[in-house]
Amino acid sequence: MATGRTHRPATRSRGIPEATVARLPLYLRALTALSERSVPTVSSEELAAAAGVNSAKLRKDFSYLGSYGTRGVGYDVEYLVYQISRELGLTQDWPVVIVGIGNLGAALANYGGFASRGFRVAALIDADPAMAGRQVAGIAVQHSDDLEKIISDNGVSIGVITTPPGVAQQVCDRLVAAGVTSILNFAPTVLSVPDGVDVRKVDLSIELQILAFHEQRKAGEEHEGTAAPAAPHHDSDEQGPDGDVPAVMPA
Amino acid sequence: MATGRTHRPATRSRGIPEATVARLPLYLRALTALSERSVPTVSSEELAAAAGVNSAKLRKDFSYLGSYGTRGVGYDVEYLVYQISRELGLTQDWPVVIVGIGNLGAALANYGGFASRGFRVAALIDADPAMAGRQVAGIAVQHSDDLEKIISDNGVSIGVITTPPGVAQQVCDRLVAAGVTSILNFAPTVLSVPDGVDVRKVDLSIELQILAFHEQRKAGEEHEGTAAPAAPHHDSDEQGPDGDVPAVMPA
DNA sequence: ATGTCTTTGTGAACGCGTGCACAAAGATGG
DNA sequence: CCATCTTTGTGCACGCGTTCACAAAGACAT
Repeated sequence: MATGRTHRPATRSRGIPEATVARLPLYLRALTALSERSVPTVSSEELAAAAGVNSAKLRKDFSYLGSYGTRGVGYDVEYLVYQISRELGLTQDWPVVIVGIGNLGAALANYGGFASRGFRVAALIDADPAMAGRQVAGIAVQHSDDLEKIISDNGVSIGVITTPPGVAQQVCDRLVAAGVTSILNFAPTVLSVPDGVDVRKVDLSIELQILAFHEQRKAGEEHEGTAAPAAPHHDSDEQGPDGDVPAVMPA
Repeated sequence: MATGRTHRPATRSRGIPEATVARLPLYLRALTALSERSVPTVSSEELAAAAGVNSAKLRKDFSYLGSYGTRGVGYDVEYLVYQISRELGLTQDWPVVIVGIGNLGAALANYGGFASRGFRVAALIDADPAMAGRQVAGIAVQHSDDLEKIISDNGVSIGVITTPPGVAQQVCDRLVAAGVTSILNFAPTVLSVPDGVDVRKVDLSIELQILAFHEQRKAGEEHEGTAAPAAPHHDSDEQGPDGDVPAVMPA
Protein backbone atom coordinates (compact mmCIF):
# COMPACT_ATOMS: atom_id res chain seq x y z
CA MET A 1 0.00 0.00 0.00
CA ALA A 2 0.35 2.40 -0.88
CA THR A 3 -0.12 3.08 0.71
CA GLY A 4 -1.56 6.02 2.92
CA ARG A 5 -4.94 5.48 4.39
CA THR A 6 -7.16 8.47 4.88
CA HIS A 7 -10.78 7.71 4.52
CA ARG A 8 -13.36 6.29 6.85
CA PRO A 9 -11.95 6.38 10.39
CA ALA A 10 -13.15 3.16 11.93
CA THR A 11 -16.57 2.66 10.44
CA ARG A 12 -17.21 -0.96 9.64
CA SER A 13 -19.59 -0.95 6.69
CA ARG A 14 -22.18 -3.66 7.18
CA GLY A 15 -19.88 -5.97 9.11
CA ILE A 16 -16.97 -6.14 6.68
CA PRO A 17 -13.85 -4.82 8.41
CA GLU A 18 -11.89 -2.18 6.59
CA ALA A 19 -8.76 -4.31 6.70
CA THR A 20 -10.60 -7.10 4.95
CA VAL A 21 -11.90 -4.80 2.24
CA ALA A 22 -8.34 -3.69 1.57
CA ARG A 23 -7.30 -7.29 0.99
CA LEU A 24 -10.19 -8.35 -1.25
CA PRO A 25 -8.55 -6.87 -4.37
CA LEU A 26 -5.46 -8.93 -3.59
CA TYR A 27 -7.46 -12.13 -3.44
CA LEU A 28 -9.34 -11.17 -6.55
CA ARG A 29 -6.12 -10.70 -8.49
CA ALA A 30 -4.76 -14.06 -7.39
CA LEU A 31 -8.06 -15.74 -8.20
CA THR A 32 -8.21 -14.15 -11.63
CA ALA A 33 -4.77 -15.55 -12.39
CA LEU A 34 -5.96 -19.01 -11.32
CA SER A 35 -9.10 -18.60 -13.39
CA GLU A 36 -7.04 -17.84 -16.48
CA ARG A 37 -5.14 -21.07 -15.92
CA SER A 38 -8.50 -22.84 -15.63
CA VAL A 39 -7.86 -24.03 -12.09
CA PRO A 40 -11.26 -25.13 -10.76
CA THR A 41 -10.73 -25.01 -7.00
CA VAL A 42 -8.15 -23.68 -4.60
CA SER A 43 -7.46 -24.21 -0.91
CA SER A 44 -7.10 -21.37 1.55
CA GLU A 45 -3.46 -22.36 1.97
CA GLU A 46 -2.65 -22.09 -1.73
CA LEU A 47 -4.60 -18.92 -2.29
CA ALA A 48 -3.11 -17.30 0.77
CA ALA A 49 0.38 -18.06 -0.51
CA ALA A 50 -0.46 -16.55 -3.89
CA ALA A 51 -1.84 -13.42 -2.28
CA GLY A 52 1.01 -13.15 0.20
CA VAL A 53 -1.07 -13.40 3.35
CA ASN A 54 -1.72 -15.77 6.21
CA SER A 55 -4.19 -18.57 5.48
CA ALA A 56 -6.08 -18.07 8.73
CA LYS A 57 -6.50 -14.42 7.87
CA LEU A 58 -7.80 -15.29 4.43
CA ARG A 59 -10.35 -17.73 5.81
CA LYS A 60 -11.54 -15.18 8.30
CA ASP A 61 -11.81 -12.56 5.58
CA PHE A 62 -13.93 -14.85 3.45
CA SER A 63 -16.09 -15.71 6.42
CA TYR A 64 -17.28 -12.11 6.46
CA LEU A 65 -18.60 -12.57 2.93
CA GLY A 66 -20.35 -15.84 3.70
CA SER A 67 -19.59 -19.54 3.62
CA TYR A 68 -18.40 -19.98 0.08
CA GLY A 69 -15.98 -22.85 0.60
CA THR A 70 -16.38 -26.60 0.76
CA ARG A 71 -14.65 -28.35 3.63
CA GLY A 72 -12.18 -30.94 2.54
CA VAL A 73 -12.00 -29.36 -0.93
CA GLY A 74 -11.48 -25.62 -0.91
CA TYR A 75 -13.03 -22.73 -2.79
CA ASP A 76 -14.54 -22.71 -6.26
CA VAL A 77 -12.41 -20.22 -8.17
CA GLU A 78 -15.02 -18.88 -10.57
CA TYR A 79 -17.64 -18.55 -7.91
CA LEU A 80 -15.30 -16.71 -5.59
CA VAL A 81 -14.19 -14.37 -8.36
CA TYR A 82 -17.78 -13.44 -8.90
CA GLN A 83 -18.62 -13.04 -5.23
CA ILE A 84 -15.66 -10.79 -4.53
CA SER A 85 -16.24 -8.76 -7.69
CA ARG A 86 -19.79 -8.21 -6.65
CA GLU A 87 -18.85 -7.31 -3.11
CA LEU A 88 -16.35 -4.75 -4.36
CA GLY A 89 -18.87 -3.34 -6.80
CA LEU A 90 -16.87 -4.29 -9.88
CA THR A 91 -19.81 -5.79 -11.72
CA GLN A 92 -20.96 -2.31 -12.54
CA ASP A 93 -19.37 0.39 -14.63
CA TRP A 94 -17.45 3.15 -12.86
CA PRO A 95 -16.74 6.21 -14.96
CA VAL A 96 -13.65 8.01 -13.68
CA VAL A 97 -12.18 11.41 -14.43
CA ILE A 98 -8.52 12.29 -14.15
CA VAL A 99 -7.76 15.92 -13.38
CA GLY A 100 -4.26 17.18 -14.10
CA ILE A 101 -2.76 15.67 -17.24
CA GLY A 102 0.95 16.01 -16.54
CA ASN A 103 3.42 13.18 -16.62
CA LEU A 104 1.61 11.23 -13.97
CA GLY A 105 -1.88 11.91 -15.22
CA ALA A 106 -0.87 10.73 -18.68
CA ALA A 107 0.71 7.61 -17.22
CA LEU A 108 -2.50 6.80 -15.40
CA ALA A 109 -4.58 7.45 -18.50
CA ASN A 110 -2.49 4.86 -20.31
CA TYR A 111 -2.77 2.46 -17.42
CA GLY A 112 -4.38 -0.77 -18.54
CA GLY A 113 -5.77 -1.44 -15.11
CA PHE A 114 -8.45 1.17 -15.61
CA ALA A 115 -10.09 -0.45 -18.57
CA SER A 116 -10.49 -3.86 -17.02
CA ARG A 117 -12.49 -4.44 -13.86
CA GLY A 118 -15.25 -1.97 -14.36
CA PHE A 119 -13.26 1.25 -14.35
CA ARG A 120 -13.50 3.47 -17.40
CA VAL A 121 -11.72 6.75 -18.02
CA ALA A 122 -14.65 8.99 -18.86
CA ALA A 123 -12.63 12.17 -19.25
CA LEU A 124 -9.24 13.82 -18.91
CA ILE A 125 -9.25 17.35 -17.56
CA ASP A 126 -6.50 19.95 -17.43
CA ALA A 127 -6.33 23.64 -16.62
CA ASP A 128 -3.82 24.41 -19.35
CA PRO A 129 -5.62 25.69 -22.50
CA ALA A 130 -2.75 24.34 -24.59
CA MET A 131 -3.57 20.84 -23.43
CA ALA A 132 -7.25 21.05 -24.35
CA GLY A 133 -8.05 19.04 -27.45
CA ARG A 134 -4.81 17.06 -27.42
CA GLN A 135 -5.20 13.32 -27.38
CA VAL A 136 -3.79 11.34 -24.48
CA ALA A 137 -4.28 7.59 -24.50
CA GLY A 138 -6.81 8.05 -27.25
CA ILE A 139 -8.93 10.45 -25.23
CA ALA A 140 -9.26 14.16 -25.91
CA VAL A 141 -8.17 16.34 -22.99
CA GLN A 142 -10.85 18.82 -21.94
CA HIS A 143 -10.47 22.14 -20.24
CA SER A 144 -11.25 22.43 -16.56
CA ASP A 145 -13.82 25.14 -17.21
CA ASP A 146 -16.15 22.33 -18.22
CA LEU A 147 -15.44 20.20 -15.18
CA GLU A 148 -18.89 20.42 -13.65
CA LYS A 149 -20.64 19.64 -16.90
CA ILE A 150 -18.37 16.67 -17.61
CA ILE A 151 -19.02 15.20 -14.17
CA SER A 152 -22.77 15.45 -14.35
CA ASP A 153 -23.08 14.44 -18.02
CA ASN A 154 -21.14 11.26 -17.40
CA GLY A 155 -22.48 10.49 -13.97
CA VAL A 156 -18.98 10.38 -12.55
CA SER A 157 -18.63 9.58 -8.87
CA ILE A 158 -14.90 8.80 -8.71
CA GLY A 159 -12.24 11.40 -9.39
CA VAL A 160 -8.46 11.11 -9.59
CA ILE A 161 -6.40 14.19 -8.76
CA THR A 162 -2.95 14.43 -10.31
CA THR A 163 -2.54 18.18 -10.23
CA PRO A 164 0.18 20.23 -8.55
CA PRO A 165 -0.48 20.47 -4.81
CA GLY A 166 -1.30 24.16 -4.93
CA VAL A 167 -4.55 23.63 -6.80
CA ALA A 168 -5.50 20.21 -5.46
CA GLN A 169 -7.89 21.52 -2.83
CA GLN A 170 -9.73 23.77 -5.28
CA VAL A 171 -10.05 20.92 -7.75
CA CYS A 172 -11.25 18.69 -4.96
CA ASP A 173 -13.88 21.22 -3.90
CA ARG A 174 -15.18 21.54 -7.44
CA LEU A 175 -15.29 17.78 -7.90
CA VAL A 176 -17.22 17.33 -4.68
CA ALA A 177 -19.60 20.18 -5.49
CA ALA A 178 -20.25 18.57 -8.87
CA GLY A 179 -21.20 15.29 -7.27
CA VAL A 180 -18.01 13.24 -6.92
CA THR A 181 -18.02 11.26 -3.68
CA SER A 182 -14.77 9.27 -3.96
CA ILE A 183 -11.38 10.78 -4.61
CA LEU A 184 -8.00 9.23 -5.26
CA ASN A 185 -5.43 11.91 -4.51
CA PHE A 186 -1.89 11.80 -5.89
CA ALA A 187 -1.06 15.36 -4.89
CA PRO A 188 0.93 15.72 -1.66
CA THR A 189 -1.75 17.71 0.11
CA VAL A 190 -4.16 17.03 2.92
CA LEU A 191 -7.56 17.35 1.34
CA SER A 192 -10.49 18.38 3.47
CA VAL A 193 -13.83 17.08 2.32
CA PRO A 194 -17.35 17.01 3.77
CA ASP A 195 -18.69 13.91 5.46
CA GLY A 196 -19.74 11.19 3.08
CA VAL A 197 -16.84 11.74 0.71
CA ASP A 198 -14.01 9.19 0.72
CA VAL A 199 -10.47 10.22 0.04
CA ARG A 200 -7.57 7.85 -0.47
CA LYS A 201 -4.10 9.17 -1.07
CA VAL A 202 -1.13 7.75 -2.87
CA ASP A 203 2.05 9.46 -1.90
CA LEU A 204 5.37 8.39 -3.34
CA SER A 205 7.32 10.75 -1.15
CA ILE A 206 5.88 9.28 2.03
CA GLU A 207 6.56 5.73 0.94
CA LEU A 208 10.17 6.55 0.19
CA GLN A 209 10.63 8.25 3.54
CA ILE A 210 9.26 5.22 5.35
CA LEU A 211 11.69 3.02 3.46
CA ALA A 212 14.52 5.39 4.32
CA PHE A 213 13.65 5.12 7.98
CA HIS A 214 13.95 1.34 7.98
CA GLU A 215 17.01 1.49 5.76
CA GLN A 216 18.72 3.78 8.24
CA ARG A 217 17.78 1.39 11.02
CA LYS A 218 19.30 -1.53 9.17
CA ALA A 219 22.48 0.32 8.28
CA GLY A 220 23.04 2.16 11.54
CA GLU A 221 22.77 0.91 15.09
CA GLU A 222 26.52 1.06 15.66
CA HIS A 223 27.52 4.74 15.38
CA GLU A 224 24.88 6.58 17.39
CA GLY A 225 27.01 9.73 17.63
CA THR A 226 26.48 13.09 15.86
CA ALA A 227 24.43 15.07 18.36
CA ALA A 228 21.75 17.39 17.07
CA PRO A 229 22.91 20.96 16.38
CA ALA A 230 20.82 23.66 18.03
CA ALA A 231 20.27 25.52 14.76
CA PRO A 232 19.19 23.02 12.13
CA HIS A 233 20.08 23.78 8.53
CA HIS A 234 16.64 23.43 6.98
CA ASP A 235 17.59 20.96 4.33
CA SER A 236 15.08 21.69 1.58
CA ASP A 237 17.00 23.71 -0.98
CA GLU A 238 14.37 26.37 -1.45
CA GLN A 239 13.23 25.46 -4.94
CA GLY A 240 10.61 28.16 -5.27
CA PRO A 241 7.20 28.74 -3.75
CA ASP A 242 5.01 25.74 -3.26
CA GLY A 243 2.07 25.35 -5.59
CA ASP A 244 3.44 26.02 -9.03
CA VAL A 245 5.56 23.04 -9.85
CA PRO A 246 5.48 21.18 -13.19
CA ALA A 247 2.90 18.45 -13.19
CA VAL A 248 3.92 15.81 -10.74
CA MET A 249 4.13 16.50 -7.09
CA PRO A 250 7.13 17.83 -5.20
CA ALA A 251 7.93 16.82 -1.67
CA MET B 1 -3.08 4.46 1.45
CA ALA B 2 -1.59 3.97 -0.93
CA THR B 3 -1.07 2.12 -0.48
CA GLY B 4 -0.99 -1.15 0.63
CA ARG B 5 1.35 -2.01 3.39
CA THR B 6 3.57 -5.04 3.04
CA HIS B 7 6.78 -4.79 4.92
CA ARG B 8 7.74 -5.50 8.48
CA PRO B 9 4.95 -7.51 10.12
CA ALA B 10 4.78 -6.10 13.61
CA THR B 11 8.36 -5.36 14.52
CA ARG B 12 8.66 -2.14 16.41
CA SER B 13 12.08 -0.71 15.58
CA ARG B 14 13.62 0.77 18.70
CA GLY B 15 10.34 1.72 20.26
CA ILE B 16 8.89 3.82 17.44
CA PRO B 17 5.60 2.25 16.35
CA GLU B 18 5.16 1.59 12.67
CA ALA B 19 2.02 3.68 12.56
CA THR B 20 3.95 6.62 13.94
CA VAL B 21 6.73 6.24 11.37
CA ALA B 22 4.12 6.33 8.64
CA ARG B 23 2.86 9.67 9.92
CA LEU B 24 6.21 11.38 10.42
CA PRO B 25 6.48 12.34 6.72
CA LEU B 26 3.09 14.00 7.03
CA TYR B 27 4.19 16.09 9.96
CA LEU B 28 7.42 16.91 8.20
CA ARG B 29 5.59 18.22 5.17
CA ALA B 30 3.33 20.42 7.27
CA LEU B 31 6.30 21.68 9.27
CA THR B 32 8.26 22.48 6.13
CA ALA B 33 5.37 24.59 4.88
CA LEU B 34 5.33 26.46 8.20
CA SER B 35 9.07 26.88 8.04
CA GLU B 36 8.82 28.47 4.60
CA ARG B 37 6.36 30.96 6.04
CA SER B 38 8.86 31.63 8.82
CA VAL B 39 6.49 30.53 11.55
CA PRO B 40 8.66 30.07 14.64
CA THR B 41 6.51 27.80 16.79
CA VAL B 42 3.38 25.74 16.42
CA SER B 43 1.00 24.07 18.83
CA SER B 44 0.02 20.42 18.59
CA GLU B 45 -3.49 21.52 17.78
CA GLU B 46 -2.47 23.67 14.82
CA LEU B 47 0.04 21.21 13.45
CA ALA B 48 -2.41 18.34 13.79
CA ALA B 49 -4.99 20.28 11.81
CA ALA B 50 -2.43 20.98 9.08
CA ALA B 51 -1.44 17.32 8.90
CA GLY B 52 -5.00 16.10 9.06
CA VAL B 53 -4.69 14.06 12.24
CA ASN B 54 -5.85 14.10 15.83
CA SER B 55 -3.83 16.33 18.15
CA ALA B 56 -3.58 13.68 20.86
CA LYS B 57 -2.18 11.27 18.32
CA LEU B 58 0.36 13.81 17.19
CA ARG B 59 1.54 14.47 20.71
CA LYS B 60 1.90 10.78 21.40
CA ASP B 61 3.79 10.32 18.16
CA PHE B 62 6.23 13.07 19.11
CA SER B 63 6.60 11.62 22.56
CA TYR B 64 8.26 8.57 20.99
CA LEU B 65 10.93 10.83 19.55
CA GLY B 66 11.55 12.65 22.83
CA SER B 67 10.31 15.73 24.60
CA TYR B 68 10.80 18.39 21.99
CA GLY B 69 7.95 20.70 22.93
CA THR B 70 7.60 23.48 25.44
CA ARG B 71 4.51 23.43 27.60
CA GLY B 72 2.39 26.50 27.28
CA VAL B 73 4.07 27.39 23.97
CA GLY B 74 4.24 24.51 21.51
CA TYR B 75 6.96 23.12 19.27
CA ASP B 76 9.87 24.94 17.67
CA VAL B 77 9.30 24.48 13.95
CA GLU B 78 12.92 24.47 12.79
CA TYR B 79 14.05 22.18 15.54
CA LEU B 80 11.25 19.72 14.89
CA VAL B 81 11.95 19.71 11.15
CA TYR B 82 15.50 18.74 11.92
CA GLN B 83 14.60 16.07 14.46
CA ILE B 84 12.07 14.36 12.22
CA SER B 85 14.38 14.58 9.21
CA ARG B 86 17.11 12.94 11.21
CA GLU B 87 14.81 10.26 12.56
CA LEU B 88 13.62 9.42 9.05
CA GLY B 89 17.17 9.34 7.78
CA LEU B 90 16.68 12.25 5.42
CA THR B 91 19.83 14.07 6.44
CA GLN B 92 21.81 11.62 4.36
CA ASP B 93 21.83 11.00 0.63
CA TRP B 94 19.82 8.07 -0.71
CA PRO B 95 20.65 7.04 -4.26
CA VAL B 96 17.67 5.36 -5.91
CA VAL B 97 17.31 3.36 -9.09
CA ILE B 98 14.12 3.11 -11.13
CA VAL B 99 13.70 -0.10 -13.11
CA GLY B 100 11.22 -0.09 -15.97
CA ILE B 101 11.07 3.21 -17.83
CA GLY B 102 7.58 3.13 -19.30
CA ASN B 103 4.99 5.82 -18.78
CA LEU B 104 5.03 5.50 -15.06
CA GLY B 105 8.77 5.13 -14.67
CA ALA B 106 9.27 8.27 -16.72
CA ALA B 107 6.71 10.12 -14.63
CA LEU B 108 8.54 9.15 -11.46
CA ALA B 109 11.89 10.14 -12.94
CA ASN B 110 10.47 13.59 -13.56
CA TYR B 111 8.97 13.71 -10.11
CA GLY B 112 10.32 16.66 -8.16
CA GLY B 113 9.86 14.90 -4.86
CA PHE B 114 12.86 12.73 -5.51
CA ALA B 115 15.39 15.50 -5.75
CA SER B 116 14.47 17.19 -2.51
CA ARG B 117 14.63 15.46 0.85
CA GLY B 118 17.71 13.35 0.34
CA PHE B 119 16.52 11.15 -2.50
CA ARG B 120 18.50 11.17 -5.73
CA VAL B 121 17.77 9.25 -8.91
CA ALA B 122 21.08 7.50 -9.44
CA ALA B 123 20.05 5.55 -12.52
CA LEU B 124 17.20 4.61 -14.83
CA ILE B 125 17.19 1.03 -16.04
CA ASP B 126 15.14 -0.65 -18.77
CA ALA B 127 15.23 -4.02 -20.50
CA ASP B 128 14.42 -2.59 -23.92
CA PRO B 129 17.65 -2.02 -25.93
CA ALA B 130 15.89 0.74 -27.82
CA MET B 131 15.51 2.68 -24.59
CA ALA B 132 19.17 2.46 -23.65
CA GLY B 133 20.94 5.75 -24.12
CA ARG B 134 17.79 7.81 -24.40
CA GLN B 135 17.50 10.68 -21.99
CA VAL B 136 14.61 10.75 -19.56
CA ALA B 137 14.40 13.63 -17.12
CA GLY B 138 17.97 14.49 -18.03
CA ILE B 139 19.28 11.06 -17.13
CA ALA B 140 20.49 8.47 -19.63
CA VAL B 141 18.57 5.19 -19.51
CA GLN B 142 20.84 2.20 -19.06
CA HIS B 143 20.26 -1.37 -20.10
CA SER B 144 19.30 -3.91 -17.48
CA ASP B 145 22.31 -6.08 -18.33
CA ASP B 146 24.34 -3.65 -16.25
CA LEU B 147 21.95 -3.64 -13.30
CA GLU B 148 24.30 -5.30 -10.83
CA LYS B 149 27.20 -3.02 -11.71
CA ILE B 150 25.04 0.09 -11.45
CA ILE B 151 23.78 -0.91 -8.02
CA SER B 152 27.19 -1.60 -6.56
CA ASP B 153 28.98 1.32 -8.23
CA ASN B 154 26.47 3.79 -6.83
CA GLY B 155 25.92 2.13 -3.48
CA VAL B 156 22.19 1.93 -4.10
CA SER B 157 20.06 0.42 -1.37
CA ILE B 158 16.61 1.57 -2.52
CA GLY B 159 15.03 0.35 -5.74
CA VAL B 160 11.79 1.33 -7.44
CA ILE B 161 10.11 -1.26 -9.67
CA THR B 162 7.85 0.06 -12.44
CA THR B 163 8.09 -2.89 -14.81
CA PRO B 164 5.28 -5.05 -16.17
CA PRO B 165 4.19 -7.56 -13.53
CA GLY B 166 5.57 -10.54 -15.44
CA VAL B 167 9.17 -9.54 -14.85
CA ALA B 168 8.81 -7.79 -11.50
CA GLN B 169 9.90 -10.78 -9.43
CA GLN B 170 13.01 -11.39 -11.55
CA VAL B 171 13.96 -7.75 -11.34
CA CYS B 172 13.34 -7.85 -7.61
CA ASP B 173 15.56 -10.90 -7.20
CA ARG B 174 18.38 -9.26 -9.12
CA LEU B 175 18.07 -6.05 -7.15
CA VAL B 176 18.19 -7.93 -3.87
CA ALA B 177 21.11 -10.08 -4.98
CA ALA B 178 22.98 -6.91 -5.96
CA GLY B 179 22.51 -5.42 -2.52
CA VAL B 180 19.24 -3.52 -2.55
CA THR B 181 17.42 -3.87 0.77
CA SER B 182 14.40 -1.61 0.27
CA ILE B 183 11.98 -1.85 -2.62
CA LEU B 184 9.09 0.31 -3.69
CA ASN B 185 6.93 -1.82 -5.96
CA PHE B 186 4.47 -0.34 -8.44
CA ALA B 187 3.87 -3.60 -10.29
CA PRO B 188 0.72 -5.47 -9.29
CA THR B 189 2.57 -8.53 -8.09
CA VAL B 190 3.25 -10.07 -4.72
CA LEU B 191 7.01 -9.93 -4.38
CA SER B 192 8.76 -12.49 -2.23
CA VAL B 193 11.98 -11.32 -0.67
CA PRO B 194 14.36 -12.72 1.94
CA ASP B 195 14.26 -11.50 5.53
CA GLY B 196 15.81 -8.12 6.07
CA VAL B 197 14.45 -6.67 2.83
CA ASP B 198 11.57 -4.21 3.06
CA VAL B 199 8.95 -4.03 0.36
CA ARG B 200 6.28 -1.40 0.09
CA LYS B 201 3.76 -1.50 -2.68
CA VAL B 202 1.77 1.18 -4.40
CA ASP B 203 -1.18 -0.21 -6.26
CA LEU B 204 -3.59 2.05 -8.10
CA SER B 205 -5.92 -0.78 -8.96
CA ILE B 206 -6.37 -1.77 -5.33
CA GLU B 207 -7.04 1.80 -4.26
CA LEU B 208 -9.71 2.20 -6.91
CA GLN B 209 -11.37 -1.04 -5.92
CA ILE B 210 -11.52 0.02 -2.30
CA LEU B 211 -13.12 3.30 -3.35
CA ALA B 212 -15.59 1.39 -5.50
CA PHE B 213 -16.56 -0.73 -2.52
CA HIS B 214 -17.44 2.29 -0.42
CA GLU B 215 -19.07 4.00 -3.37
CA GLN B 216 -21.32 1.01 -3.88
CA ARG B 217 -22.18 1.09 -0.20
CA LYS B 218 -23.12 4.73 -0.37
CA ALA B 219 -25.20 4.36 -3.53
CA GLY B 220 -26.89 1.05 -2.74
CA GLU B 221 -28.54 -0.10 0.46
CA GLU B 222 -32.04 0.15 -1.02
CA HIS B 223 -32.18 -2.34 -3.91
CA GLU B 224 -30.51 -5.44 -2.51
CA GLY B 225 -31.98 -7.63 -5.27
CA THR B 226 -30.15 -9.35 -8.18
CA ALA B 227 -29.27 -12.73 -6.69
CA ALA B 228 -25.96 -14.30 -7.58
CA PRO B 229 -26.08 -16.53 -10.67
CA ALA B 230 -24.62 -20.00 -10.20
CA ALA B 231 -22.33 -19.64 -13.21
CA PRO B 232 -20.55 -16.31 -12.93
CA HIS B 233 -19.60 -14.61 -16.16
CA HIS B 234 -15.93 -13.96 -15.35
CA ASP B 235 -15.98 -10.28 -16.03
CA SER B 236 -12.41 -9.63 -17.15
CA ASP B 237 -12.59 -9.44 -20.91
CA GLU B 238 -9.63 -11.68 -21.60
CA GLN B 239 -7.19 -9.11 -22.83
CA GLY B 240 -4.30 -11.48 -23.39
CA PRO B 241 -1.94 -13.40 -21.12
CA ASP B 242 -0.74 -11.67 -18.01
CA GLY B 243 2.82 -10.46 -17.98
CA ASP B 244 3.35 -8.77 -21.31
CA VAL B 245 1.45 -5.55 -21.04
CA PRO B 246 2.77 -2.13 -22.10
CA ALA B 247 4.61 -0.43 -19.31
CA VAL B 248 2.21 0.36 -16.56
CA MET B 249 0.41 -2.28 -14.63
CA PRO B 250 -2.82 -3.99 -15.59
CA ALA B 251 -5.36 -5.18 -13.08
C1' DA C 1 7.31 35.31 44.38
C1' DT C 2 2.84 33.94 43.47
C1' DG C 3 -1.09 32.93 40.75
C1' DT C 4 -3.18 32.11 36.37
C1' DC C 5 -3.33 30.34 31.94
C1' DT C 6 -1.85 27.63 28.14
C1' DT C 7 -0.14 23.48 26.26
C1' DT C 8 2.52 19.37 26.60
C1' DG C 9 3.28 14.53 27.86
C1' DT C 10 1.21 10.27 29.30
C1' DG C 11 -1.57 6.73 32.12
C1' DA C 12 -5.36 4.05 31.21
C1' DA C 13 -9.22 2.14 28.78
C1' DC C 14 -11.08 0.57 24.66
C1' DG C 15 -11.55 -1.41 20.09
C1' DC C 16 -9.72 -3.43 15.96
C1' DG C 17 -6.82 -6.76 13.70
C1' DT C 18 -4.12 -10.97 13.84
C1' DG C 19 -2.99 -15.65 14.59
C1' DC C 20 -3.52 -19.99 17.07
C1' DA C 21 -5.75 -24.06 17.52
C1' DC C 22 -9.57 -26.94 17.15
C1' DA C 23 -14.19 -28.61 16.33
C1' DA C 24 -17.44 -29.27 12.59
C1' DA C 25 -18.28 -30.60 7.89
C1' DG C 26 -17.84 -32.84 3.97
C1' DA C 27 -15.25 -35.87 0.58
C1' DT C 28 -13.37 -40.28 -0.29
C1' DG C 29 -12.41 -45.17 0.10
C1' DG C 30 -13.38 -49.65 1.79
C1' DC D 1 -22.54 -47.53 6.42
C1' DC D 2 -18.46 -46.47 8.74
C1' DA D 3 -13.79 -44.82 9.22
C1' DT D 4 -10.38 -41.72 7.82
C1' DC D 5 -8.57 -37.68 5.98
C1' DT D 6 -8.63 -33.01 4.37
C1' DT D 7 -9.95 -28.36 4.82
C1' DT D 8 -13.07 -24.90 6.29
C1' DG D 9 -15.04 -21.73 9.72
C1' DT D 10 -14.47 -19.63 14.16
C1' DG D 11 -13.91 -18.97 19.42
C1' DC D 12 -10.42 -17.01 21.94
C1' DA D 13 -6.49 -14.57 23.45
C1' DC D 14 -3.08 -11.22 22.62
C1' DG D 15 -0.94 -7.01 21.03
C1' DC D 16 -1.01 -2.67 18.57
C1' DG D 17 -3.12 1.74 17.80
C1' DT D 18 -6.29 5.33 19.11
C1' DT D 19 -8.51 8.36 22.12
C1' DC D 20 -9.78 10.48 26.43
C1' DA D 21 -8.74 13.05 30.17
C1' DC D 22 -5.74 15.01 33.37
C1' DA D 23 -1.61 16.07 35.97
C1' DA D 24 2.78 18.33 35.35
C1' DA D 25 5.39 22.02 33.40
C1' DG D 26 6.49 26.13 31.88
C1' DA D 27 5.31 31.17 30.26
C1' DC D 28 3.64 35.45 31.61
C1' DA D 29 1.58 39.14 34.24
C1' DT D 30 1.07 41.38 38.49
